[in-house]
Amino acid sequence: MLSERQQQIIRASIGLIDQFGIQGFTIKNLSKEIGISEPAIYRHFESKVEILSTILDEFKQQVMSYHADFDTAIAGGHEKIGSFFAMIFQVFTENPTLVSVIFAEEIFRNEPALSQKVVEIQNSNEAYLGPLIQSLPLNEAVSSTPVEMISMMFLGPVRLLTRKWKMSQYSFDLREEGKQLIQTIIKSITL
Amino acid sequence: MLSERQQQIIRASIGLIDQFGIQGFTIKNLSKEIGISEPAIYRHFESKVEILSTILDEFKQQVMSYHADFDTAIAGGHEKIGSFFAMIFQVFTENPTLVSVIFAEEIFRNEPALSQKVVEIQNSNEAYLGPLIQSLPLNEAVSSTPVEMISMMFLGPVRLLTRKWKMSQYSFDLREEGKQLIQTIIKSITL
Amino acid sequence: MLSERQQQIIRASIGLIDQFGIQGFTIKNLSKEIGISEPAIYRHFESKVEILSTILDEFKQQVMSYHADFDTAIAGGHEKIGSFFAMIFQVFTENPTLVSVIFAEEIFRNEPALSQKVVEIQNSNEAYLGPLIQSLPLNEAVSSTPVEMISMMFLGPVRLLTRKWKMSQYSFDLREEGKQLIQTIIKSITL
Amino acid sequence: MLSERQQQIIRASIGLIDQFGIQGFTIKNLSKEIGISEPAIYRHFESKVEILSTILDEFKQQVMSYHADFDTAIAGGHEKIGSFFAMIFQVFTENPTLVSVIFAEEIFRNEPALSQKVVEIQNSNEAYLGPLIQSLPLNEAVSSTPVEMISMMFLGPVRLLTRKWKMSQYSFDLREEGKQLIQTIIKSITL
DNA sequence: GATGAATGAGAATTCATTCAT
DNA sequence: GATGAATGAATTCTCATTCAT
Repeated sequence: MLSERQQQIIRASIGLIDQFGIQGFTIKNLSKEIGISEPAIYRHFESKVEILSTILDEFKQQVMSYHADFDTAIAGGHEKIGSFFAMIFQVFTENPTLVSVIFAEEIFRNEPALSQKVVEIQNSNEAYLGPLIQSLPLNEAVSSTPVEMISMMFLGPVRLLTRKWKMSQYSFDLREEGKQLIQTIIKSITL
Repeated sequence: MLSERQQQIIRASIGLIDQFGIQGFTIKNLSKEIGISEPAIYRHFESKVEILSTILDEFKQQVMSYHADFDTAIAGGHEKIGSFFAMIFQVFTENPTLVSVIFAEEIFRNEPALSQKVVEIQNSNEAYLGPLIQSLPLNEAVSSTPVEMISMMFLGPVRLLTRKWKMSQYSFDLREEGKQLIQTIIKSITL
Repeated sequence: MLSERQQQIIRASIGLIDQFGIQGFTIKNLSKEIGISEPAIYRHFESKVEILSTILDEFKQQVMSYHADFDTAIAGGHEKIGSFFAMIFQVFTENPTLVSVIFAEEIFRNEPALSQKVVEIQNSNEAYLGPLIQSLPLNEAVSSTPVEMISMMFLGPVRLLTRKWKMSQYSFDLREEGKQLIQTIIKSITL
Repeated sequence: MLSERQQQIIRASIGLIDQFGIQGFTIKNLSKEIGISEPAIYRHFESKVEILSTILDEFKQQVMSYHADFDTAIAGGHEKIGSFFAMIFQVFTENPTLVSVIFAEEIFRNEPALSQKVVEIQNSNEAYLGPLIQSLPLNEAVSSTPVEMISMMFLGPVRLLTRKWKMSQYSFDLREEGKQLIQTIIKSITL
């Protein structure tokens, strides 16, 4: 779907945002990074917003394909939730630059078309996580807690851990620490 | 310490960031908001960075004064941790615009002087939370879990809940839901 | 109403359009002409469109004030129509650069707000000319001709003559030739 | 002379200018309109200026062929002038988009090669019209008026009427109204 | 004939900041 | 304290055109 050059632009854009934030994601920097002129970018994407939009689309598709894989692949609720987050930590480990983009809602604030997509991705994730949580044998601590709140009890710490990993410049194994985190959370809310 | 005008500038800046993000926080918008000319801003702050710096300083001081209050005021570990977060939710409820600023690390990325301060505040919070957690009668689910990870299990969901509250346009009582969240977390990790 | 600088910008803009057409009317050329930087223009006008809009407004006001003057000043229909066009030729002679702008509807095509104003000015002129024509003792050649068509019989040649004058680089006296033109037209349609 | 593709390009160019003005006449828009790539345009015309030049050439040739036709075809001065303008209104009715281009000298201002051609066409028209006028039995109102001025008394209103027709979105029959206009003018200047 | 990729030049506009008053 | 005027640097994007294929 995306041409070689488009992929390169997407990669460079993510890298730029990762390193310098939105403010550093300018067409000038992007073209310099890739080694072409500024107008050349516009041969491949209509606008800066379209680049960001494509980044989100790609991520969304990736997330959804993961969800589909899990639905068919794994059975037991307990292990499923573990695998789900293992997958997430794996994705981040493989694409560390993506983290800055995915967690930086700030980037997408001004363009409704973009913030819309961010919301969609989050909803999709939560919609997937809900049933997984409900299939767990919850203990009395959380038995009367709404599912969305339990979702937050997973997603919140995941986010923080990932951010810490990033800010420490990947000084630890996110998959390892992430696994422990998830196990701890599961243990603390199940019988 | 801060003059009347300086406080007004700080308030307006926070409001601007809250509404339009960093990209909307320009000297022009700021001066328009306050009703003075652009150069007038520079009578009160040396630069835009100094405004942001002052916002963080103010917040830091507020947080620290709260910490100090708690140290002397309340005794029991269990209740202390509840009160601590009650205080946090109270602060957010009273200053809803502050949320956008505090949680948007993006804003402070480019200026080392600023990102440094963000880290300090976070460290301060964690340093405070650590002992509080350790004073809890932790159950076996988390007994061998590092304190920092348990910190994340508190701070992560808190963040998510606050963000949800903001994005829902304050459609629910953050203090109420926050209290339930914290109670649930405490219950799930204590005996 | 307009500041010294604003008037200077208006004058320079008209001059630029006169000399090089719309395509030559760029902020860069304008700022160069005036001797200030490009952003400086924006201290005095919000946008390029606003400059054009102001030009039209100024012209409209001028036209309307002339109309008002005539309504009260002069009596007889025959002389009135002569004086009306004498005034028009006088205005052009005094502001030769204005001609290019006023007759170049092309300039205002893309901005509805501007083309709207052009139409208004034209309507205003025609509305004024109508009664003047009807007060003439028309001969049988035009007695059953709609007023708007007779208006065209005045305005059309006026336009062409003015354009010829401009393109000949003002090589003749527009007021003199214009007077003859109008007299000829009047003679040919009155008893 | 012109290939199929070239004619298509000419037609599309005229259409573009008609709809969006010169500013809308870009190679990008043109190629989009035709459905080929931008560089493909350059297979058929050396440059944008050459396209405009060709448009003018085509029109000039058409005008001249009409002149030639008339010279041989029709005899009487009175009817000849009527037929001449009938032909003009017919051409416009058949090619309404052409009007915008022909009357928009603005388009050709910057390129001397083009503005030269516009002048030539106009001269040609006037050269043709002159003898026609002189063959009329002029009345005393215009008997001492230079021919060029009488030309203007024809061409000026014609232009205005055509423009009105265009702006009214062709809401009336230009040939019909045009005929009346010309008859009125002839009547008012002949015995 | 046609295209995908690219580009130098330039467009309008914004930004943080300065300076004289 | 405040302002009007100004600016260098930068921003996104457009334009006509070229070139290798």
